[in-house]
Amino acid sequence: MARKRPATMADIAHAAGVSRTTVSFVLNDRTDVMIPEATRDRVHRAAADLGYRRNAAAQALAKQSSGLFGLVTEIVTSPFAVDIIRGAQQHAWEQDRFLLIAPSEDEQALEPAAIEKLLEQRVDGLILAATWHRAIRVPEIVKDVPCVLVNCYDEEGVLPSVVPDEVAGGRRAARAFIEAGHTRIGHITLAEGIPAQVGRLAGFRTELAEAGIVLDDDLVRAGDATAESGYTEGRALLDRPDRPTAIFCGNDRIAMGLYDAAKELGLSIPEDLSVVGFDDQEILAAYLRPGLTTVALPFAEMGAVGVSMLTAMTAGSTIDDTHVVIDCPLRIRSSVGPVTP
Amino acid sequence: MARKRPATMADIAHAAGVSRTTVSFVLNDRTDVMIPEATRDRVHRAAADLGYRRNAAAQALAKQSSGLFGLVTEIVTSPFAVDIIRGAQQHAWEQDRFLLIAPSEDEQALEPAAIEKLLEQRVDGLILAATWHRAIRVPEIVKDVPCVLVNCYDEEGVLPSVVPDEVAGGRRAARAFIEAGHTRIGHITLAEGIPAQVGRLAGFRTELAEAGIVLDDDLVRAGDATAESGYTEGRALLDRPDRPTAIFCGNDRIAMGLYDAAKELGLSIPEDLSVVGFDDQEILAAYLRPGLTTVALPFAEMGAVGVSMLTAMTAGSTIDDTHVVIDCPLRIRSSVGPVTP
DNA sequence: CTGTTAGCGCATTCAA
DNA sequence: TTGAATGCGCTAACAG
Repeated sequence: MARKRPATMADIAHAAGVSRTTVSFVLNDRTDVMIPEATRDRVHRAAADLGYRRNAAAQALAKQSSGLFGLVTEIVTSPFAVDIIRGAQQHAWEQDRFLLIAPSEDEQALEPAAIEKLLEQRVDGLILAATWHRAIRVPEIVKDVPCVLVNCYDEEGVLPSVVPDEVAGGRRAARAFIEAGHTRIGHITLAEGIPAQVGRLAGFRTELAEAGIVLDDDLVRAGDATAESGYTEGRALLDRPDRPTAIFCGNDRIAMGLYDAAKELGLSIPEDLSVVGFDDQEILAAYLRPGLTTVALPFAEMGAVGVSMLTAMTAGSTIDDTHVVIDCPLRIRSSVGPVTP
Repeated sequence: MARKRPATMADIAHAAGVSRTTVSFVLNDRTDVMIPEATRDRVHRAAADLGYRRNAAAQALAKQSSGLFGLVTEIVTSPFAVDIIRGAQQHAWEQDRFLLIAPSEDEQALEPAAIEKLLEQRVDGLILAATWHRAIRVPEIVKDVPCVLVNCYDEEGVLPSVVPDEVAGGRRAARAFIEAGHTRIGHITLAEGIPAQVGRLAGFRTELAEAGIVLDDDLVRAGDATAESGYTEGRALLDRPDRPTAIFCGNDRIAMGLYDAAKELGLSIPEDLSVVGFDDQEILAAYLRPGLTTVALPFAEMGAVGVSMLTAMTAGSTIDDTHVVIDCPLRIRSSVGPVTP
């Protein structure tokens, strides 16, 4: 039978014949105060007997700290958000913290209203996470609490952030082609001007250049992050008499479209065409035939790192690296092969 | 500049020249007390001026209710968990509630320790969610709080639950084949004895029988929920001289393996072979070529319904349907075609 | 209609 | 070492 009124520390104190202070001390394992083993035992036993359970609300109120972190992200609209959540959640859990998730839908403002709700819950810190790398406008109210940006950044660069290393990722893609001996290389872009596109292409181009390969501008086609554009621009590239032997796609969905284009032309991957994608999108990249070699966007890791940074900040320790850049490893599968004459 | 000490209701009372009670009443929009418009305005204005923000911890303590729901699920290990989370989260948010997520890894016991932490947070209710439909052993402690089971059930049937209608799902799959004129039909199972397998096959078989078609036991092969088994058992089925013209797969991954088997034999889908899967697994089903017609497992909806039930329970209203069964709709894509002689 | 008062459960300062 | 007292911010009886 469940007790009508949950046991409190006062109840324990009464049962164990000590004061509430003592109970608080032993239950919180405070080492700065010496309490006889016997007393501790009595308290613990009484707590167990009464089925005592700490009241987080009371503790939060007294301590002025909830032990909660808030995470605002595009949970409903983006398949990538779940990975951020997973990483952050797991890390938070390991440090005995709960994560409060607030949905964001507005790409610009990240929902001040949602943040306000989080603040009402007195979260100890806030993570603002985007699902595509970009600059965001941070609402004024976040000034009231420690805050870190994940997969995004504020234009002023005042808030700590963790973002993927797009440039290094682009380099990795290039390296895969270089090592396979490709020189005639194409690229289908993601979108104009966004950090992901700019960074990836810059890294890609630089790495190629350092290997003595110049990326022919004619072989750079403007996609729009969809599979359709991958197909269309892929056809444009592959229909050329001097078609490239390798194509770097702005993301995995573009690569998927490119696969279709190649298949339609009777070109097989990787014999006739090598492909590298970006994102390592769950399921997609691994399940394409052949498996897509792609640069991973480590969302879970970014989420986890965000929590780490927040923990450090709330603990008062000063962060050394306030702008963390996360490595994007190459996931090697089967879509890159040696160039065949 | 952020105030050092956040404003409290007492501050507002002081500033507006009223009592704390009055402030509490107007800020909570209590309609059962009549307060002059003028007073309300003064209070609201003072609150705005002071940048007042409700303290959820204090409110929870005083009201003995946190406004939080707990969700324990296999967030780290299962790709399906995110859909439950998404559905539950979205629904909870709409009712001004936060969801506290606790990870579960133990398939049997659902982590009493995790539940204990949730209970310390004084969640108003608990959702225990599984990612594959099964019976679970519910820890004793959940007796202390309203609780609903999602995609699982307790053997005693005492706790409210929401589960998918596997049988009706199986019927839907059969119907798709029947309507396309198939009579020689195979099945690759998911696993022995689990509710999903039992229900799906029972529904499938029944629907066929009602159409005058008997499911040949020789064409029912034991898979194990993996793509590999889909390939292996698919080969076993398709290598027969009297191979089936349609195969119902226990899940989408099996269907994926079956696609490979068919491709290898030069059989094209749906011309030479019709396929129906189960799960409508994100990305996978839609991205297979051709798109996989499959029975959807509506995780998000189950999560949302779970929250609804919990809300009703915590509100004191008695639930009419304590064991909700969710419909599994057929997602029609391109893997089922008419039987070709 | 509004103010007074008394908790809610816990942490913590200060005495003893 | 332990206990008494106080405050955290808010809600809800109960008066006025």
